[in-house]
Amino acid sequence: MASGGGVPERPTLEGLEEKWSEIWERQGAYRFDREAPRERVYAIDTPPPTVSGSLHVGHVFSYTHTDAIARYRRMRGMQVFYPMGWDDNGLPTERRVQNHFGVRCDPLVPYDPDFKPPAEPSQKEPVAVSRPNFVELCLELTETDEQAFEQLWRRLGLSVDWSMTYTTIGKLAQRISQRSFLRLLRRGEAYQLEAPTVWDVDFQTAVAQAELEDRERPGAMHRVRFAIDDAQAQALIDTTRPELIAACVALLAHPDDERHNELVGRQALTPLFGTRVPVLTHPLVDPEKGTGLVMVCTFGDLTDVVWWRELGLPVRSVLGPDGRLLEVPWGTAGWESVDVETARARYGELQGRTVNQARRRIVELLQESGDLVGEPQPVTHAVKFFEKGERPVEIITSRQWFIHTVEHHEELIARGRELSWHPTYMRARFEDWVEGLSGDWSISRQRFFGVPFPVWYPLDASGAVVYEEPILAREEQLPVDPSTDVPDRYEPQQRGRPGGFTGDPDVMDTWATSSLTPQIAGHAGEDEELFQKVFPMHVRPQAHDIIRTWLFTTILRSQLDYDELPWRNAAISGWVLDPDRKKMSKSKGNVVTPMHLLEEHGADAVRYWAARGRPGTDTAFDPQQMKVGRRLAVKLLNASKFALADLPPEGETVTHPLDRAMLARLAAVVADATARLEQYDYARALEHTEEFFWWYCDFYLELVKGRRYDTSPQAAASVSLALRLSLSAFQRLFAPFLPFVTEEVWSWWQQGSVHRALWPDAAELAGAAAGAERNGEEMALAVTADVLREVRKAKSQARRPMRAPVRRVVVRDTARRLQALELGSDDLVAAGAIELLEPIEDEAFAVEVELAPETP
RNA sequence: GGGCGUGUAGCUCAGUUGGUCAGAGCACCUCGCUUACACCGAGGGGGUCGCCCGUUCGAGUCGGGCCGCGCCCACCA
Repeated sequence: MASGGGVPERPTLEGLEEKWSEIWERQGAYRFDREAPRERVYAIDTPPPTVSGSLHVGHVFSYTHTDAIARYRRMRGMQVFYPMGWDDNGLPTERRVQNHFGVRCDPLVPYDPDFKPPAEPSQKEPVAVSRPNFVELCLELTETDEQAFEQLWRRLGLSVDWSMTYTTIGKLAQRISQRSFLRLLRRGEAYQLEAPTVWDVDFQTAVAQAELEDRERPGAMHRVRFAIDDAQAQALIDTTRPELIAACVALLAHPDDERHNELVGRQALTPLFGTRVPVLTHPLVDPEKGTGLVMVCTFGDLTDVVWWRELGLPVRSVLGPDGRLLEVPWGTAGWESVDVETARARYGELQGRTVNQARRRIVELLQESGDLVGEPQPVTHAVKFFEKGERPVEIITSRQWFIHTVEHHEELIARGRELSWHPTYMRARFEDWVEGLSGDWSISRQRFFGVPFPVWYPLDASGAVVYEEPILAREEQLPVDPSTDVPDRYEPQQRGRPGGFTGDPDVMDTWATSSLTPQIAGHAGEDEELFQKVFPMHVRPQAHDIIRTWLFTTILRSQLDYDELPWRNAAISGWVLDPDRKKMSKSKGNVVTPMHLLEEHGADAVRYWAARGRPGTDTAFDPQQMKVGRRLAVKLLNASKFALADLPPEGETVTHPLDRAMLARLAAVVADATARLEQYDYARALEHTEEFFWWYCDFYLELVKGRRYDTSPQAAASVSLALRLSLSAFQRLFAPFLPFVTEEVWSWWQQGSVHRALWPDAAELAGAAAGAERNGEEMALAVTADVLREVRKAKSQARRPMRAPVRRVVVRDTARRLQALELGSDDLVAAGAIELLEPIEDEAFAVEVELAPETP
């Protein structure tokens, strides 16, 4: 490594980032050596950030934590496998591409090799493009973003091996995703099913349970009258979704609710449409809600699905994938009515309308028919949304691929307990989520920019799709895109023809690929030698909000494919919060971009702020802390300069009591920091190191100044050695947190990179100070510092400079402490400019300071 | 409604097994250009440790109950 060639006259932080990033890159400072044995490998399952615009402060925060861990492990002599992935597939990219280029994907449009996006993108009237053209635009945009991301990470000083990047849309990720899927399918762990599925009507795709969130929305409760047995009696139900009355398949009461005994077992007639539906019971009905009677529709919510399944009810679907009411065949099987013509006419008023439009209209119809009791009552209720969506999700029956999860509950809980969680309480979030899972994982998405299912289906003589006999791709073919690739034994022109084939049109859920990051980064099935070295990995760093998605699905896939944990540790980071304790919002994050922060405060300073954030704990965004970090970096520069510039020759051993005591304390700090880092508690490692470092500068360096500048070699021998030992340790202790400034000061006097140097050894330092406790040397340092503090106080209160001479200092203290003070008195009188030090034995510590008169 | 976490000086936070634990930094005030550092140093003011019970000789520190905040979950009637 290049040597800085001695201590500069005026050390500065300016330019260190450019200088050292460039050198690190040239020297391959962070290159992973795959020849290392497995025992010396430390593998990190780096989170691939979503490439959908820009990184924000939260990324800087959590990636810094991981980098501190990576640097620590490297200094422990490990070969750190630290790749970087870009999560570029999926909806965020699609949405960004649509907005950026003013296009929308239409799978029916043919590919145009000469396509150019519109010069003036219009989001109101997007240009329809083919799926291959759309994918090309996605790849173009993500490539640009990924370069910008890499620049930021390098500027932040992440010690990533940049020769090992991957993208979740790349060929490697596609092969691994498809191969895993095919194997799951063969083992029966993946299956296809036509079933009610949670559906986003804007994106027009199925979404998984994990991608849902509740949002409070205003709504209205409508009390609706159902006639019983052709108007002999009536039933009243409350509903927020009257537009689904045509989809009603039953009314339900709780089995113990005697109020409805008369009705149970009879038939009710839906208002407006006159369809007969049974009145049944189910224990899930809450007698406290509404009238105690509930309308079951196919499907208004997830509970409807439970009732429908458990009671064997028929399906009457009225909602289409676009969120509008479908055309339905009144008068045919399943759509019977006591008055078909009226039903058809009234439904005609709703057909084609969106849910909200239909709801407004049906309320009017119910009012006209007299089936609405009273006025709709406004309510606020939690409604399920796709986390990226803008309208509530619906439940639509469709054909989807699933992966078994429910039947693996117990194995997954057991794996969660094998994993070391940092902090430990995060395990509860995992277990809560697993316990609460109600269905298998739906992995199909009706989208475009994702990993396709490597599956085709034969078409029968009538051209109907034979889903029961999927044609699977061979593993050697992967990755395949069934929309353009042709299965074995078929010709391209047979696509879509009777007796021919068709490709599975769907792509995999983004988590279905992200759940394989250890396999992708480790090249599972492609470079088995590498994979065996790195898998299972050592740590998964990630934030707490995606335990239910990324962490959970990764454990699931590893369990299914390898029957073991994908990693040993989970290091969970918190979020960055606004000063008002809300999650840092996108808009604010864009105002304060990470690059601006780095430019204003410097990478080490920003990293300092991040590293002070406790594992798992949300942390306030605080530029003030970055200023503190910058001060620390400057202090390290200056302290290193003091300790190293023109230092007199060092002795063989550290002999002075205060030097030895300082090293003993340092040894304890090293031991503490090491233990903390072993437990992934980078924050306390930094805090304790920093705390001691400031003490070291304020007291130790001041105390030994006299000896350090002493012209006699004997006087300086001990302190020279102690300064070198301590500075060397400090520089390495701070290296995981402040990589740039530590590399700079290290280069002044050492060979090679500090980031490849071995982590300081507490035992070695303790050895150099052996017996410091027993000999009273540690007490000497404590008492000396106590007295120095009193002397400074006296000078400060007398408004005198710190170098002002002191005529006499009387120290009252116990015999033991006074004895110890004697060991450090030479440094004390020098540092305090004390003429006479007078110890007096006493029970309590007290100091009298008599300053020399001020000389004009 | 359930789970987890959190509530300590104006701000950001330390306080490991209950007894110098009432702290640090920032901010504020005062002083000092001392040969590592003025991107500095020295000193100072400032808190009934969310609230209420309890255990204990003694509780930010343990137990119970409230309240606030955050995240996750829950059957949208």
